[in-house]
Parts: sequence; structure tokens; C-alpha cells
Amino acid sequence: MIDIKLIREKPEFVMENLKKRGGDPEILNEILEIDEKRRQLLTQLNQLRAKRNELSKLVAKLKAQKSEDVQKVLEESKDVSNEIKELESDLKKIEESLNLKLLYIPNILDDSVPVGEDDSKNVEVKRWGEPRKFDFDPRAHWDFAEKDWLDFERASKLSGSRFVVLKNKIARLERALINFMLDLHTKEHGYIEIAPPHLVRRETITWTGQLPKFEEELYNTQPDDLFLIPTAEVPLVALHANEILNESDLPIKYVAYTPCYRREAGSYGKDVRGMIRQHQFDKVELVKFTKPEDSFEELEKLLSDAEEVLKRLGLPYRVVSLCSGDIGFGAAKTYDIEVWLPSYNTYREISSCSNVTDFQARRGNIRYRRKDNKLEYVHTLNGSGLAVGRTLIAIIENYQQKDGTVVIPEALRPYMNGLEVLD
RNA sequence: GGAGAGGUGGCCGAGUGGCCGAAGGCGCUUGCCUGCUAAGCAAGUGUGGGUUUUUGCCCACCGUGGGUUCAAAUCCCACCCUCUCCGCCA
Repeated sequence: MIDIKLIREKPEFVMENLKKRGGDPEILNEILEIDEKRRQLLTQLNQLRAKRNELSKLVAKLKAQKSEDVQKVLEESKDVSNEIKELESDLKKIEESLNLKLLYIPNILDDSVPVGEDDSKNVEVKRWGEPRKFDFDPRAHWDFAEKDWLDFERASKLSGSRFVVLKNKIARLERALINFMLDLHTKEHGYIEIAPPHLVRRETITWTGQLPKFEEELYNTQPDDLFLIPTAEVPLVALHANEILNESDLPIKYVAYTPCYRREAGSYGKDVRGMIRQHQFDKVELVKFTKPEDSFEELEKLLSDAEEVLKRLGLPYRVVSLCSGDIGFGAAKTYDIEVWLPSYNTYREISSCSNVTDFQARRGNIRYRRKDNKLEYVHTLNGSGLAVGRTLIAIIENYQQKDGTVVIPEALRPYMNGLEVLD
């Protein structure tokens, strides 16, 4: 949620921002119109309420004096009260419609975000590592299904398309990856490990921005109206909703491993082969709460914490800064980390690191008290560190050998009981 | 699922119709005091909104939404949430 005052005071700025994202700026005019109406009504209402308060005091006073004028004042006050009731009901409707519209406005972009319509305008920031040259035809990860590692057929028997069953040593490698990532971020990067709920309330997921706009992307459970989390970002950010944090506690850094559940509505036909795009995937997520003045610096650190995972695994990657048309709804700035995948002969997203500034803090009312006792919204940041399923794919594809076996990256061997090769 | 208790400011907690935006305590800020720290003393300290050039003025907020009343933290109704005990259960 962005500040209504910003829309009121700099409408052309907010409009420009919306255009850069490819949104329709007309909604802003609607908001301004409703806001104007709201303030008029509020002024009128406040005057009436002031009058009622005054008359009520007068009643108390006259009653104490046993004055005969009481009856007249009571009647007048009753009239005022009725008028107030009507205006209050009008105001409520107006505020509901205003709030709903505000929930659909995306965050303000940082100046450094490249302007462009789609992912072709994303800007590469850096590269690390060299894509390996194969002296044989490398297999795509789904070709390893025949080794009885990945079972797509049985998965679809159980759950439909976009699910996979991991078997044997690959299942174990997945578990090793999770532990490796959690250990790295907790022991070396200073994150606190959290094991959050995977089902959350409608309210919770509104705080973080996935609702109301992206409901069709989420799995909803009935009859309790709980949502399966699409990312651990949701419960991690919501941990401090409606709280006032201490300045001295910031930045707060959390890491959590969870499965993520996404309906992937609107991505029909995309990445149908293999396990690149699944309805359920494992992810280790990083979340930070920071002071506003620190958030962009913390984004760079968050990015580097995520990059470190790929460096230790020896997987070549590049970092791109997402352009205005490709960046997410709540983000002010986003870096994607893309890992080299031989099967696609290109880099594919494996992590997304964003500074959400005060967008979620406003929605979830997450503030902190400065030394001068003033309250201020924190900034929230999130990033994958990393998407585990895609990391698994990257390892299989990048570390495969001619005989169909896969070398285990050294950093993972302690988590695999010293095993060096998957066969 | 059954029975009960409860949701008040950053925290704890008092408050059953007007004198309550709310006692008291803790915490925090500032000043004094003190070799240092701690303690002590004094003052200050809720949030949000509208309006205003400023000082200010006004309004709302005691889980949420309705209702009763001239007037609601306080009375009534519904809902949400938390806790305790019992049952069931990994």
C-alpha cells in the first residue's frame, strides 16, 4: 500500500510510476475523486460530532441544574445524532471503496530501476563463473527420470500436472541442499531460523500484498479459508504485523525453509517439461526488516548472501536488475539471480531479491520507534536463498557426466555422508 | 466437538453510562544528582485523521461490526481472536 498523501500531493509522480509498470493510471483519478469526497464528508461529519459533544455536555449540565430547558436540547441533539448516523454510513461506504482501490496500487519504483515493458529490458548487473563446455550432449534434467530419480508420471497420477516425485538419492540431495543453505545463512550470514506455518489467514496474506489482487495464484482451503503460502516471505514478514519494533533490534534477519504452493494460473504452456515450474516447490527464503535509510544497502547484502550459495556450489550465474514492466507488485527494486541451465542453453531465475520499502509495512502496520520516540514504518526485504528445486536441477544438469552420473559439489558432500557421485 | 475465562496505550494493569484518551506501575526521553554504573529526584511521554502559514482548533480510536441512548471502554447482539480444562488425535 502506498501513502494516500503521496497520491494527493504528487499525483503526476504516482501516475508516471504506474505507467512505467504498464498499469492503467485512470484508477488514480478515481482514487483522487473518492478521496476528495471523503474529506468533504469527514469535515462535515466532524463539525456535527463536535456539536453533538457540545450538546451532550449541556444536557449533563442542565440535568444537574434541574433546568426545564433540557427537553429542547435533547430534541436538538437527537436530530444531530440522526444526521451523523446517515453521514457515517455514507463515509463507511466511501472508505471501503477507497481502501480497496488503494490495495490495487503497486509500490513506487526506485529511481535505479530500468524502464521497460518486459523482461527483455532487464539489465544484467554481473556474471559469475563460466558455463561449462561439454564434450558430449548434455541431458536435460527430465532425462534423468529414466534413472528412477524423478518420477513425473506417478506424480501426475497422484496430483495432476506440475508435480514431481523425488526418489532415492535425489530426494536426499534435496534435503542436503536445504540443510546446506540453512546452515550457511544462519551460521555465516547471521539470519535467525524460523519454521513458520504453511497455512495462513486471508488477512495475513493481504498484509504481504498477494491479496486481494492475486487470489487466483493461491491455493485456498475450505471451510476455514486458509491459504497455502506461495512463499515463506508471507509468514516471515507477517510475523511482526501490528507490532512496534525497537530501533536497536533492526535489522532483523530471518531465514526459513518451506515448501511453496502456487497455482501458476496464467502460465499455461510455459515450462511444461521437467520441474522448472511446479505447483509445489521447496525454497529457503530470506527476509529482513530494516530502517528506511538502510534498506537499499541491505538489499545489496541480501543479494550477496543469496549469491554465496551458488558460489559455494560452483554454479555459474548472472544477476539482472528487473525493469519496470517485469518487477513485482510490491517491490521498489528487484534483482533476479539466474543460474546457467544447459538444457535451456541460457540463464534461468533461481532467486529474486527485492526491497519492498514500506509497502508491506504499511499494509501490515509494522513500525519501529526511533530514539526520538517517533514511530515510522520499517522497510521489508525478501529474497530466495535459494529456490531448492531449481538448484537441484542446476546441479544435475551442470555436474552431469558422460556416463549419466552426477558429481556432487564439494560443499554438499558433508551433507551426503561424504558421497561424491550420484549414480 | 464440549465447558469456561479473556481481548484497554510500547508492556503490565485499573476502570460498569457524562468528571475517561483513559488511574497506577514498568519502559522510554530530558534535566538534576552521583568517581563510573546502578539507584534516587523532577518534568515529559498513545495513535490516526481533518483543518490551518504557525501557535492552534476539531474529530475518531479501549478486538471487529451492528444496536440502545441526548451521551458508550462501560449496556445489548453478532462475529473474530487468544488462553484454560475435557474429548479426539500426529
